[in-house]
Amino acid sequence: MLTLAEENHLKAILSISLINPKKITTNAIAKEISISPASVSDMLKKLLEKKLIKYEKYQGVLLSKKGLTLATNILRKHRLWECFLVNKLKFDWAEVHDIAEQLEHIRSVKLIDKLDSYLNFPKYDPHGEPIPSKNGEFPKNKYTPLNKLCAGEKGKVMGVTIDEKSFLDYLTKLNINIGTNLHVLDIIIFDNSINVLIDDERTHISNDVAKHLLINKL
Amino acid sequence: MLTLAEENHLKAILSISLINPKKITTNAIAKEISISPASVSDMLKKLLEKKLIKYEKYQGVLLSKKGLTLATNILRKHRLWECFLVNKLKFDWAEVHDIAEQLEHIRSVKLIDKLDSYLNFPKYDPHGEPIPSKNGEFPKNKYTPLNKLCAGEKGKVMGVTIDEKSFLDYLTKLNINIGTNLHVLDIIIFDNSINVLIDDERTHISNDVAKHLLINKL
DNA sequence: TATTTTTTTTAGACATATCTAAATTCTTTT
DNA sequence: AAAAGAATTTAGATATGTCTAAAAAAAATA
Repeated sequence: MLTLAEENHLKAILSISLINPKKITTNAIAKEISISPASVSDMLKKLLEKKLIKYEKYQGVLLSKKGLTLATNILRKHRLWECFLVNKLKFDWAEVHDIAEQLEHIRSVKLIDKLDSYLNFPKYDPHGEPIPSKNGEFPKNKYTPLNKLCAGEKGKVMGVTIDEKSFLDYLTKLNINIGTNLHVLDIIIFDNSINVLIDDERTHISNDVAKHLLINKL
Repeated sequence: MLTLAEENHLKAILSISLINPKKITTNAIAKEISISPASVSDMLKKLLEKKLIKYEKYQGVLLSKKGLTLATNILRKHRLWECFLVNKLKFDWAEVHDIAEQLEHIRSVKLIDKLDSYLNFPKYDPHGEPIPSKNGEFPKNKYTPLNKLCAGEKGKVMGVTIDEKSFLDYLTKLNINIGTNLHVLDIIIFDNSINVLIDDERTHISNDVAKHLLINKL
């Protein structure tokens, strides 16, 4: 069984490698969880002993298969709890992270299974991040959230990652449906909102909306 | 801010004093949280320094006002989470304790406020225990859960502590309503179920049902 | 390539929370 | 009231997880 500190280190390694899938440095982990590199170094020894990482002194670190499984499960729990906080308790998506950071360490397989089912097996968390399945698979990012497209790119709407009436109503109003073709004209850096062309009509879409639209890029 | 160990000690002291409101012994606390009396002794020093308890060496311990507030809040969180687990996630009431024991330590006032509201401000947990209010007051036990009555006692149904359709439907079937007069004939020790007289008719009520019926004893 | 800078690790310290064994204090019994 | 027994505390040890400062290794630069 993992201690809290071990879990936090594993999750940090996973988080970093999701952005940049190279060997992870001690410094990067230290920064991620706000502790000293020396402490990370200590912990890496411990995680190596437990065979949760692949690690050679001075050479950076990778998760082992076992470590990856465990870390992915923590991420899964984090994201499911975020869904609960936002979708059920009506938290603002910006305020849930710290609470989910605590909840992710609750130990009970049954709890997470039931929570998953209670939330209707969501595939994305309130920030649009994919939720790994029980066996550690990330939903295939076959489709790209609209907010990840660049200016000039075109694509077709293939789905949404939220199923609230108000959201879907709004999409209808914007003339967006499954199958709608989009052309990203430009992205406003200030608020990450987007100007798109829908059926030759120029429309402005907020980042909040864009991140929940799954696009099949052309 | 309290550490996990401090929270557990405070909660143990509160739990014991709810059953027997005398000075609490070191041994009793040790037994409650399954650690050695020596460790408890150490912790008591620490809690005294933080003014969370009233304590003199060898003389037992009481919660201070501050300690009582904090301990009550932990109990409140524990019982609210139990409601969530049973009422929303459909856990069996017997399996929620260990999970709630973890959840009770999650730190976020807003989370508990929202959870309380999401659960419709329950007054009793799934075991029929009262849930302290935000400001630490226990719901006045003006009424007694039916499962706490003894053989021979009589009373009137004043309310229920659960509002599920299936439960209420069942009560109707049993001819039980607000205002119904009951007479407890005997209690079956094996499963804590009860034989009662309702309108001169003999009825058998399970413990699960009885604990959710609030009785005004005659 | 030699030197400097940065990164990483080691060494040694400290706080928390636990333990066992021994000493102390309180309680009960005779 | 003294002795025996029980409860409590103290003393000293251990594990975890953190730190800072110093040493070692790797990377960058001159």
